[in-house]
Amino acid sequence: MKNLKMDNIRDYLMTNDIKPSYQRIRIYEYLMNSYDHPRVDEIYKALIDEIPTLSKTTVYNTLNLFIEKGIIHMVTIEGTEVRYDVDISDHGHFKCDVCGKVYDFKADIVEIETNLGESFIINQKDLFFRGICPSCSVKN
Amino acid sequence: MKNLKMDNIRDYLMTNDIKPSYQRIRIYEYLMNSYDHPRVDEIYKALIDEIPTLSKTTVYNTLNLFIEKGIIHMVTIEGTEVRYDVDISDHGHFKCDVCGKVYDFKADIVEIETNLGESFIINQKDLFFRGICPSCSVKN
DNA sequence: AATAAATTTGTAATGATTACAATATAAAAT
DNA sequence: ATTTTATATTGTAATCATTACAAATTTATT
Ligand SMILES: [Mn+2]
Ligand SMILES: [Mn+2]
Ligand SMILES: [Zn+2]
Ligand SMILES: [Zn+2]
Repeated sequence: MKNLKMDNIRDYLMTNDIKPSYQRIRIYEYLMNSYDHPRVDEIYKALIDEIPTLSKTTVYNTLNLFIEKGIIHMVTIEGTEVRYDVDISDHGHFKCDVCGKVYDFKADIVEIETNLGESFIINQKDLFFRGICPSCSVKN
Repeated sequence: MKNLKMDNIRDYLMTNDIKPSYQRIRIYEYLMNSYDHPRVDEIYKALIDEIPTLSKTTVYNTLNLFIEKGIIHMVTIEGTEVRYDVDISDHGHFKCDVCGKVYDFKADIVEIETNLGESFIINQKDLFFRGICPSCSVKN
């Protein structure tokens, strides 16, 4: 998505106060190239072949570190399903109830008006839709 | 909230194709009187004193049944935290990062415009905000 | 009252996440 | 270059939430 190359990921992590270890670079790289908001297990399974020593704990540690430093977001649409998103720009998520795929969409989330007073300090806004995606509704 | 009494809960469950057992009535009643979007454990702990034989499995079964029949919603704000909401009208949720309390707020969720084409069938729209609530920001 | 159906319960199994100590790697100091 | 220190990774065990399942109980039907 951001079209960063290996060296640029290294710089990007460093500017965000993250030491660019090999594992961290590869995990960020994977997130960058995956449009489907992967779960921990998918990330682990995708990398274990090329990084045979990789531990699932490292994946968890790294993702939590990335979140803490603000370079990725956690995406929770339903139940206990936790996904990760390297795109931290303002956008919404749609999950198809049939195929389970998660789509990004544009929305003016900032513009949404509420009856929360000004005394509420809002740090994050998330918008989740669910339903049936085009390719699944065609099959039906 | 809806100010339903015991007998009315019984009717309400029946009109939604749910046999009104004692446990189901009490669980729905608890949800109705709790404004804080309780977790499974809170519901169980609140009722176990008055219903000593209550099983946590029954709480799970009942909540899943209620969701299936559409009389409650699951609220997932972050990570693995699953909460339940008896208010199925259109509204958003705000979670305070300090005290953890979940607030309801009004928002025109239906009106939110997106770039999802018309070929997406949208069944549910959820809006989650996070930040610091008034009473916690005062203390700071 | 007897039988069948539905609900509840308790326990075990599963799965995701975290805790923690040991090992390995990288950085700093001598 | 070697030693020391700090940081990161790994593997295993512990924890916690949820589900699966079969037995027991309750409710409905005959
Ligand atoms: Mn996204
Ligand atoms: Mn609510
Ligand atoms: Zn689909
Ligand atoms: Zn608060």
